[in-house]
Amino acid sequence: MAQKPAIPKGTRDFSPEVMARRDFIFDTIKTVFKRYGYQPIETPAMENLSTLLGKYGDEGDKLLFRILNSGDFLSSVSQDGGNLTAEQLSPQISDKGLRYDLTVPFARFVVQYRNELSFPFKRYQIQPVWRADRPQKGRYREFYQCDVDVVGSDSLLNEAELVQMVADIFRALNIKVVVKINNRKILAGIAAYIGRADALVDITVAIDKLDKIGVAQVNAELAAKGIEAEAIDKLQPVLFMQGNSREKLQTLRGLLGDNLLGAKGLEEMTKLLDYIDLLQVDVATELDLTLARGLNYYTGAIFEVKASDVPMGSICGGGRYDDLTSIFGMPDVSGVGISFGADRIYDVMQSLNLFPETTAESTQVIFLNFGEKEAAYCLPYLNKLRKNAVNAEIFPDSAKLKKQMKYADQKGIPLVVMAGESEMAGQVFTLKNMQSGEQFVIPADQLIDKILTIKQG
RNA sequence: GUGGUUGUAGCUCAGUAGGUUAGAGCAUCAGAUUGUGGUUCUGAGGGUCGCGGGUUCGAAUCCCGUCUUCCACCCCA
Repeated sequence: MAQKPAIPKGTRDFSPEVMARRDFIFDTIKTVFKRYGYQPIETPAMENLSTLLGKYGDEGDKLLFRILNSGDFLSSVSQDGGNLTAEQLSPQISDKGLRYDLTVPFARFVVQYRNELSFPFKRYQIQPVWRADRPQKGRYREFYQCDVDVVGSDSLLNEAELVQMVADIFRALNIKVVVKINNRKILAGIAAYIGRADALVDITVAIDKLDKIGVAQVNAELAAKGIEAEAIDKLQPVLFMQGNSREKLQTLRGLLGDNLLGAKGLEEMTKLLDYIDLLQVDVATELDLTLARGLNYYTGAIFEVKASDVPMGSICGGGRYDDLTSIFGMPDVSGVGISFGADRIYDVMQSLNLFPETTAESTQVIFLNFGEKEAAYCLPYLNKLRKNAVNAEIFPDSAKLKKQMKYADQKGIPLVVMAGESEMAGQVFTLKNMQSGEQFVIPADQLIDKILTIKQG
């Protein structure tokens, strides 16, 4: 064979069967988003690199797909200095990149259209994002995020509402989940408490791995990052903290009470839990002090959702960001949002067999094609069916009946209508039920009604 | 980016002491059944064994490189 056609690493094609299931997920998510008053927007697949760079940390910058400038992109490269490194060359030949998430483009959008939006602005956005990561299970280079964000409101009611939407969506999808919640201010308070407020990132990254590598290794990593033994000792009560969310908060009050930021974080967390109780949100929530989340821009609450019954990275994550729009010149606008990973949700549902049978909504009736005249006899009825909201088609070629029947069978079409010479002569149709195999002769003028009756029954 | 793993027909996979023409199941197509699918039977098409180089009289099989797959790390949806 010649060379096989292929698609880039970490990308996928979606067949009609897969799309039916994907749409089921998207439709469920959209329905809930709308129910809470969020409106859709879309932004371009590519953004200026100046919009994207520096928003996700060094690691994120590395994972950005960059788009080569058009035309003779080498002509503007400065030749002095001889050989350039990739880092030096890249900004000279590329000024656009594929979006890495939907939150940063959204912040850009808000700043750009600030005068046309009324705040608080609640939007949702369902589009693919790209990361030049190395693919593995549940990790793709192109995948869909379903973001909901509200900007222009500090209220913790928004956080509570996000958790409520998480609960609604995963209940509708029949996935058991745990919502892990933490607060960056609490983490900052902990860092200050052990006397290393400056090392917040190193500390959070290390304790993020607690349940994966254990206390000993976490402590080793902290030491490797230059955290003093005394500070690590002080951290141990935090790492070993037991109890439910409320009890943990109580313990933390004793430890962090003096720290202004930490106390604020505890207060926010308490209020959020209160709201969640008042709204009677029906989902397992858990204050998880080891939850850090990498994206640099979070400043308050942070969320992560994991499926209870499947080992898989988080299927949903987000948090509050106070300064994201200020990077684009619009300070003092706080936002909070959460992102559903449609592809991972798909993988979870697939491995748990959670997709309903009926998701493949396709053709309901097909007319077989016996020839030119016979097809002409069928066409008016085909049209009437469609006018009556019945998904219907006619086989376009007068192929062998065996082939046409097989087509109907494989496409899962439940009703087949046949009209050959004898049916035409008698002004009737033969209607076949593909599930039972039964078939009846029906007067032509009753065909539509009969099919509509079957469809309802 | 680091370490490991994988690649044979459209799909799932057999096939090593290197040795004639590389196999099976499923799928496809044709026929049995020229107005009837899902079961059955018969037959057919389809592979430069991921790609490139090397060792050898001879390579799907051994060596090197490269791409791809999957996994772990990093990070993350």
